[in-house]
Amino acid sequence: MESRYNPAAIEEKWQQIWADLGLDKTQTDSAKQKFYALSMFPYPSGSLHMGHVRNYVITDVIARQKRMQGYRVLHPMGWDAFGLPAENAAIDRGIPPAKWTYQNIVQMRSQLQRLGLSIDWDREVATCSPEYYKWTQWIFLQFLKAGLAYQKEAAVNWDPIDQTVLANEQVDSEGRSWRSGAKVERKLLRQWFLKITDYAEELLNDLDKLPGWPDRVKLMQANWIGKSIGAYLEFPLVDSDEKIGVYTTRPDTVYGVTYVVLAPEHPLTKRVTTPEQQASVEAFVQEVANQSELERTAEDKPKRGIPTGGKAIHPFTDEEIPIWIADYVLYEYGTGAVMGVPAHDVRDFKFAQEKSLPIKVVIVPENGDASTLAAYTEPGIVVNSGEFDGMISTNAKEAIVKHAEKHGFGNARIQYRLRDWLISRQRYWGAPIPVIHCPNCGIVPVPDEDLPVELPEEVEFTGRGGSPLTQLDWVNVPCPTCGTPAKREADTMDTFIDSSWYYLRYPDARNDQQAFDPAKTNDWMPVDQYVGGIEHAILHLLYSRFFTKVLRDRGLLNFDEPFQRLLTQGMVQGITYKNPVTGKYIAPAQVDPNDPKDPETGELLQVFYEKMSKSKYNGIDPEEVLAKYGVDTARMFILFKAPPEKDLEWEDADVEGQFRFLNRVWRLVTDYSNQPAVASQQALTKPEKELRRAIHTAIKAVSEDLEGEYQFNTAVSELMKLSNALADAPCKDSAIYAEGIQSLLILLAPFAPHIAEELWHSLGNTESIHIQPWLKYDESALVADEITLVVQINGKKRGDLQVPAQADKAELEKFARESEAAQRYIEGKDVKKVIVVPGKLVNFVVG
RNA sequence: GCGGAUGUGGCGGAAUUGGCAGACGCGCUAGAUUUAGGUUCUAGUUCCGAGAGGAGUGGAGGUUCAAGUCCUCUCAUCCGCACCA
Repeated sequence: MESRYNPAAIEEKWQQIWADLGLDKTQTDSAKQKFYALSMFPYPSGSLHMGHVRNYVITDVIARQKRMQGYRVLHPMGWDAFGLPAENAAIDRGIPPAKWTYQNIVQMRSQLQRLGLSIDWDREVATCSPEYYKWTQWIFLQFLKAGLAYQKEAAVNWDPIDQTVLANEQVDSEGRSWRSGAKVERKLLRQWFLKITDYAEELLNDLDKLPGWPDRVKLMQANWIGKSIGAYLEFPLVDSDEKIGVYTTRPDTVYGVTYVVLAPEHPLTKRVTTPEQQASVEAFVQEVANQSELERTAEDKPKRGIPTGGKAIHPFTDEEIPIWIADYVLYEYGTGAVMGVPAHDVRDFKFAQEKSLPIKVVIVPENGDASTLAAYTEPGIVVNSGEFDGMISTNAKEAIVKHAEKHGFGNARIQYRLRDWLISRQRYWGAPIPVIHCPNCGIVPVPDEDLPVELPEEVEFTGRGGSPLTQLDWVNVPCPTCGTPAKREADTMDTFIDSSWYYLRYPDARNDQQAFDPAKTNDWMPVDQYVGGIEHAILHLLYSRFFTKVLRDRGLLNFDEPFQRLLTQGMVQGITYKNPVTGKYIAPAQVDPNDPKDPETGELLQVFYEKMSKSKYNGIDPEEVLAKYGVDTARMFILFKAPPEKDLEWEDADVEGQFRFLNRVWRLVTDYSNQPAVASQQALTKPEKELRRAIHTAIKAVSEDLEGEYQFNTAVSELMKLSNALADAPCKDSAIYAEGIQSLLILLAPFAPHIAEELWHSLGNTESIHIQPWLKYDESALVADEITLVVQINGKKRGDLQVPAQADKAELEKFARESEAAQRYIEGKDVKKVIVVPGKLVNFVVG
């Protein structure tokens, strides 16, 4: 053993020994309580960044401590391996996507292993492997059988140069494709959808079953689902049997309707347009169709619309009202049509003003007067509304809906903002959608025994002309039902499908008969602690919840929610220098931190912390940090620097500080092991008692910090306090000191596993520290003989004194009253009141 | 616009139920040790003040013997959603 702490000499050594011992293998002893610790699996980009390190170190500490506490722990890892970057590598560099991806996986796996993570690599999954996506496809067919997967025409972002659909996030703020730079068009295409809307209500309600999730995430999901309670009302057309259905949350304002508006895409638009309006309506519809969703929903732009010339009948008043079309009405939401109530809706008000439509007030404030200067959207008294006049508007809602129901032109209705999930991708590197289009039988699912539908490997990538799959003979297959020549679906699935069920696979990752054995998955699930970035607050987490519920309803799972507790870790930020004039980012190496100036122009630079990225030159390569300090220091720094859910500012000086701390621990233990303890006496001396108290305080504090809220930063500070207490202890030859050294190492083990193991063995131990039982604190050791009693006068601290811990209230008051501090302030004054807080303070209230 | 979160030393951050504000670390100051060091050790470090003392948790009020913590108002920053009828 070396006399100096040299991480390079011990880290790889122990990683090898742990692997040989199989310490990280998942235990299956059913007598033990299970604990499933999971980090969101990474996309195999090929290089590990600090965000990954933070994510995986957090779950590793949890997994290691739970194992020491006697749980059987499942702590697996895998790869979210389908996706566009692999295809782009193929297009740009001619490397097949599979090859590129697997190369990256090999590289990233070894980088992860370098972090000393206690991961069971036997359960590794890669979503791009046929052994995995076979079951992704099987699950898709389960959705299809349940009637939850369907095709429909939808307006999507279409890149006319690359000939493919793009996700919203691949279109920039000017409506251009990120790849080709082409202006994205809206195009109606037949696409596959999953019916997530069927589960909207349960996805919303079950958020209440997740007390271990951050409120912020639950709120974001609730907003995304966007439940609203209102009414469906029908407005018959003047010269036809057809009706315009509208959805409104304000049925109480129905008498204020002065027009009806259709979305431009609404199928009734053509029907209601009069011949004289036809040309201008068609032009308007075309204009709106050419706008991207972004342009159309841009903030605060004037509302545009034109009259169709058609008229509808107000179902309550029988008045004729005009039918308009306008771009502020969204076809995707509600019925794609709204009733215009300018007096009581800010948007309708604005539109009516611009278009000079009548404004009819039907609700007035209880004590104020009716104003026509702005929309009045608050509750009030109903007026100008026939039989409903005089009602409180909130009560009128129900009465009006009842009236509509009774007369057959409306009913109460609940509406969600959530839309069905478009999963088709005209891309190669994803799981093929396992259906066959037969001219006779229509859509035929690929039979289970023919799964997986494998991606063909001999493919040329040009980046043009859409998915290469459509051009291969691969698409030509006989129909499984009737044998007629038919065509495979050439679209692949959104990669979010792959990641919506991977956590179900880990409990049974090598099963080649089923996606998972329900007994095993039900045993390990739900995930006890899930850790990942906030960017998945909606996407991945909502989809996974949806998948869990569907598979439960298919009889495959016996739980409602996949992730019991969720920790959303903050970003890792690097120091960033920016020239405020040129807008250029400057690499820190070129800047003097004490005098941050642009090396070229000499201008004073802005200095701030921002998420690490190549373009800002503010990234820190994990490999460099590990080479310089070792992984234990990196782990300690990351855990100590900030609470896990907050952003972390990377600061070299603080990394250095953690390195110093581990060095101090190293010296503390090596000095001790050179000078072994003598036998202990019966009664503890005062310093021994104090040290023992420090030890058990640390055990308690670290244990509590790892429970529930995961306050790793304060847990590490407790380790430092214990280390300081040991360094300062005057009783280094005592058995208590030996207990302290051992306790420090055991408590340190989940955080800095290598140094803890090395020092543990230097004390003569032969078993791994990582299979030692976690420590329990002794309540009696926490009790101090003496406490510091604070003396306050009128709530201000005026002094303190040592008093026996067991003193009662009367004694405490007596001690305090006799103290020098109290005497000085009380003398000659009238003590009106004395407050005694046992164990804490005595407060004299004087006049 | 709607919804949410956060404001504590030079910096990151601690503070059970209202009970010593600033734990722990970084940085800084002084001293010691070392062949040297960006090593290690010791002492100090919220601000004002020589001191006694005073002020102090974004700001202004309030409740209380006692407020970072509870209440009212307000300001700032960040995040999410955004014509959802």
